[in-house]
Amino acid sequence: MPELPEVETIVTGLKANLLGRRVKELVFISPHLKKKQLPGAFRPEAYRRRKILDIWRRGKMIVFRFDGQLGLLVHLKMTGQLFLADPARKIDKHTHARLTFYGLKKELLFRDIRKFGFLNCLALSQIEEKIKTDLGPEPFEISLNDFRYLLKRHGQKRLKNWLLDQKIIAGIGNIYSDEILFRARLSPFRLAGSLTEEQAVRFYRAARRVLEEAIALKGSSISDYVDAMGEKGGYQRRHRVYARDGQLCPRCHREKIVRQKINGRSTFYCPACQL
DNA sequence: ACCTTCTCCTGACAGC
DNA sequence: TGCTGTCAGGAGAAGG
Repeated sequence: MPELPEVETIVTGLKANLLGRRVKELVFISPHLKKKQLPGAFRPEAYRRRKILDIWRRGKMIVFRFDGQLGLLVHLKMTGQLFLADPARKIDKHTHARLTFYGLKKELLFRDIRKFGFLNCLALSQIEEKIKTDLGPEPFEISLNDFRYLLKRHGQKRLKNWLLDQKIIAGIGNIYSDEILFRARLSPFRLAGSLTEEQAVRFYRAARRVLEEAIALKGSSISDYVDAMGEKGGYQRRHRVYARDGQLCPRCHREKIVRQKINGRSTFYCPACQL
């Protein structure tokens, strides 16, 4: 579900409510979360009385920093949700973890229908190491020059796969890759190394603009996504190609939006104006 | 290095 | 109503 704009929105909400809070208790409700812990993981009890000093996003991951160099790494994958709920809310079978705090009525719930997501209890140093090996630069931090370098370096990859590869650029998923390529007027099948200078600049700017606009509208809610307060986003109303196959291209009006699998992922594009 | 396919898991929806 | 197949925002593994 959540790509960069959705995770960014969640983190903004979490920070507003949780910075400086001290943990009462972290509870794993479902046993599968325990199985996903990495070697060297802390037990949930280690989080008692720890204070949240910072929360941030890296790619599609959420990182919590507690005192004592303790960290928490969360990935929501397809259907994960991390939101503050009233304690009176019933815990359904898809709710897998709960975090409670001193002096806060709401509790933080981790819910995930498909159970692809994880919540890893690690030292902050372990999290930083994992991020360093698993993720490429952030779309908002990379320079145009570095962006161009990465296009050449992975020049044999199709643009669609290039955007989806978290080791090249972190945070972009299936929705935003299609929206970015549409905005940049580039075909998802183009090889990354084949872009002209002008196209590379357009591509770089399109990525930033699409992600910025999506953040401004608090992300896209297709089915499961909600922010930290349990609210839906609004960017799905602005999607120009994603899930719009069969509709006339909103830009050139010459062809219908086509849906085609690339790398096992449905890809939507206009065959007339994305070249 | 890159591609495709399969895999983890649950639920929604289309077609019969 | 109920079956079967397909699809879904992610991403790692395996094989070509």
